[in-house]
Amino acid sequence: MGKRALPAAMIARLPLYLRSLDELGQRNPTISSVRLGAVAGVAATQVRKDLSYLGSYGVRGVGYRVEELRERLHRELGLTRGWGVVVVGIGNLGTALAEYSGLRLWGFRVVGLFDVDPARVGNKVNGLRIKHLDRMESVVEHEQAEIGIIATPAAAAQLVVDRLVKAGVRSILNFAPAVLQVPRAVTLRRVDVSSELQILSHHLARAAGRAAG
Amino acid sequence: MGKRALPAAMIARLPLYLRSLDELGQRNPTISSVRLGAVAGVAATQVRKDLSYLGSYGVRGVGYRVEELRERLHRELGLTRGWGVVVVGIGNLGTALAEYSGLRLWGFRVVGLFDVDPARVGNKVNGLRIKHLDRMESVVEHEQAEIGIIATPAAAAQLVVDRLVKAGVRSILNFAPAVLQVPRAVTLRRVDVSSELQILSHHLARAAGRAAG
DNA sequence: CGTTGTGAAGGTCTTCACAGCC
DNA sequence: GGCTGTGAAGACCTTCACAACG
Repeated sequence: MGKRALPAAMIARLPLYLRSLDELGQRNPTISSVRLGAVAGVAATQVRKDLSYLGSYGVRGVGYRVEELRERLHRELGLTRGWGVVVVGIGNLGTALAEYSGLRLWGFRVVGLFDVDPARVGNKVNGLRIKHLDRMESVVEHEQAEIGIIATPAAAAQLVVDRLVKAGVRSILNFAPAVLQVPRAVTLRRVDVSSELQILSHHLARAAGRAAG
Repeated sequence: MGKRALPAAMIARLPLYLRSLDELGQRNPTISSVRLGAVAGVAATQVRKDLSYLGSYGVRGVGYRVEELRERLHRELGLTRGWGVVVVGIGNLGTALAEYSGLRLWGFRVVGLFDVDPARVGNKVNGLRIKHLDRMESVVEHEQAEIGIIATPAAAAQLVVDRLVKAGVRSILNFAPAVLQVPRAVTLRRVDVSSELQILSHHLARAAGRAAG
């Protein structure tokens, strides 16, 4: 019978809770919503509502059992699966991502690095050789990669996405400053540095305007 | 006579509209909400509502005049001010950000790069010498930097933020996987790669679960 | 007694439907 | 006729208030 869909905003907070548990370490076997919220930067009632969607994992008068909660969050976020990740575009950004220790920490396997620049192809990053983009499809298939990270220039991004999708990748994280199209069955998320800076700029301008009268 | 506050969600879309106008170039002097929405990946009625907050810049039966709209978006986003930006933590990510051409394109001035690693201090990135973090405060003051970008490890992030704020920076973009505290007058935004990947992982796990029954 | 879990209220954001205008 | 601008409706998200319970 249909599980009701989980709110997207709540899913986006689960990684914060998980990270907070890790930061707090093993000192206490339980944690209250107030404390978890303080560390995660989320209101305590929000924490409780979010966790209640995962089922009743708290104990009234006591709090949440840390180990149980950690496990539940891992499961909900699918971190037990060891998803395969490929990175396309190995400039400074792609290199930073390929070397990002968080990937391994959360159980992701980086199984392919791709570029089209002959000066980069063949180099090793984090123990993995950069391959030409032409070999992307065969690696995705062979290594069962499910996640693709786009760190190419904007002009190349849509082409790369189309190829990733065709090769079987079903989740894509886009760092290129471009709006990309994907089929409905594919999840696309965007990290848009340019937009973020412009939003900061807007706030600065507003504050300045307010101060000036 | 207070200006009503603009919806945050709408502000976050303005950079997309601006980018879309640039992508479309000078071919047409006007653009309809349908077309702009298609390029920006936003519903046409959403485009109209968003732009209506900026005042009546459209012409019924015709569309929006591209040049006028571009200028209005620039103004609202404060891109005419040439804000000074400093980057702290010049690893691969910090280097990528320091070299990001989008910064100059939108009128930001990168005025300082800082690190604590002696192996990095003194090196040049994008024509700018990396300085030791100790000199951050004096550069922020001297160059009037208003925006700080954190690309340090998580453990150092709160310390760096505190120093940036004390030095006078009022907008901060945090790439470190940490929840940071700032005074209310400071705008803090977060780019959280680790969370994004975990959200993608969740969607993969859900899809797999659904397929399996 | 302290803390969770949750219906209800309140707020924000998006979509709809259509009036208004060129 | 075609397109913008906008009040109203609807969806989504957060906060509140308090019942439930170990």
